[in-house]
Amino acid sequence: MALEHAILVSLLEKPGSGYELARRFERSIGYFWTATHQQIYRVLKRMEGDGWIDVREVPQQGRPDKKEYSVAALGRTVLSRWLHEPIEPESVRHDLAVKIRGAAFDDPVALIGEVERHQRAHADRLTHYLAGQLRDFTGPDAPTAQDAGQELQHAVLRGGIAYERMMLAWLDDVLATLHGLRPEH
Amino acid sequence: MALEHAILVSLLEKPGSGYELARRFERSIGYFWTATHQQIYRVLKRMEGDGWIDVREVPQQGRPDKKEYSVAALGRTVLSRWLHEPIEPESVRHDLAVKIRGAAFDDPVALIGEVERHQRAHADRLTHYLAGQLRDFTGPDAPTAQDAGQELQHAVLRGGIAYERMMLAWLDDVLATLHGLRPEH
DNA sequence: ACTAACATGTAAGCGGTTACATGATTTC
DNA sequence: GAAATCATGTAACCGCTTACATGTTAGT
Repeated sequence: MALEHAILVSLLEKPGSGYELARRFERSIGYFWTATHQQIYRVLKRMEGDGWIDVREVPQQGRPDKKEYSVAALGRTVLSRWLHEPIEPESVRHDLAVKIRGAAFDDPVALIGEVERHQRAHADRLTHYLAGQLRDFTGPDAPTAQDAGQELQHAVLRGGIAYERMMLAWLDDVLATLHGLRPEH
Repeated sequence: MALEHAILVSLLEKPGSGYELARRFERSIGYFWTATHQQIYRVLKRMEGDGWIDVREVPQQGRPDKKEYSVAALGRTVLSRWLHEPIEPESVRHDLAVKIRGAAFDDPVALIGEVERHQRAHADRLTHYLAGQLRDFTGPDAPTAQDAGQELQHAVLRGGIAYERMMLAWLDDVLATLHGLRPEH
């Protein structure tokens, strides 16, 4: 499990509330890890109880008060230990691949629309990533000298971009295969 | 959830026992979906209770008897319905990406070995996929005329190959980034 | 008036992992 | 004699999803 670790990394990059973390998990951190706000609040409470993170009540005007979390010394230790222990390459789960193989026993042509839908979703994500890259790393407003943190964030983002490009190309391949199928007789 | 559907597809491709399914989930089906034998046995029992699949006790010599499952009419209906309903593009979870971003707050150089380990794992998988492709689809012993099922299986396998190649290239990129980091002073 | 954004939670359920358990046969 | 393969399960746990719940402020 790496949700705690993802939260630790995100809080090290910038302290914030559960709500803010949930928003980050829809954006940058969410490129490679997802979590709902319910899950985040629960884990934050446990992490606080275990002394991994500190809380600070922040009164706000015009908005509900929030709890700002930051990484405690113990949290840094936990993260460091995790970084130094090997993890297994994660197992993949592609619903769409199951569908594609299943299509052989149904109507393959009916799957074309679904594949195109997925392709649009991946194209949207790619556009989103590329905009982020331009804004934060390669654009005119990006910081000229980048520290290790930014270099590594950029490397992860390049991974997301490579993934989406790969998916788009593969889904093209799948569509060509679906179109090329001739009904048996 | 798609484990039931993955099992239906696999049983349509070829009926088999829970044990055999578990083995397939380590090979071909496992390219895009994983499941342990415990999970498979439990789901098979439920699917049988719901009338999605049929069982046949097969006595064997020199081996324990096995239960051979095959897809029932209801199972085909369930699969067909699922194939026709849209699913959301799955959310990604990459532990390694969390580690890479986390490395900025620890020792980035210490991560090099871990990244290389993952790269070897992906290289192994790629080799495995390519061997499977040669054996089943593009080699001299592969069937010349391929039906829809084989065409689609091949398309999924090409996806696995594209994924592993993408990962290898990206991990090269990550390694170059890690090596390029100069300690601040 | 309504919607969106801000902010934090509880409760039920379930899919999946990990550990434990058994027993035969084949191969080294 | 030990290990690997074949074959099927139970039990405990837990991470995560889905649904439900509440309340404020800002903008249209």
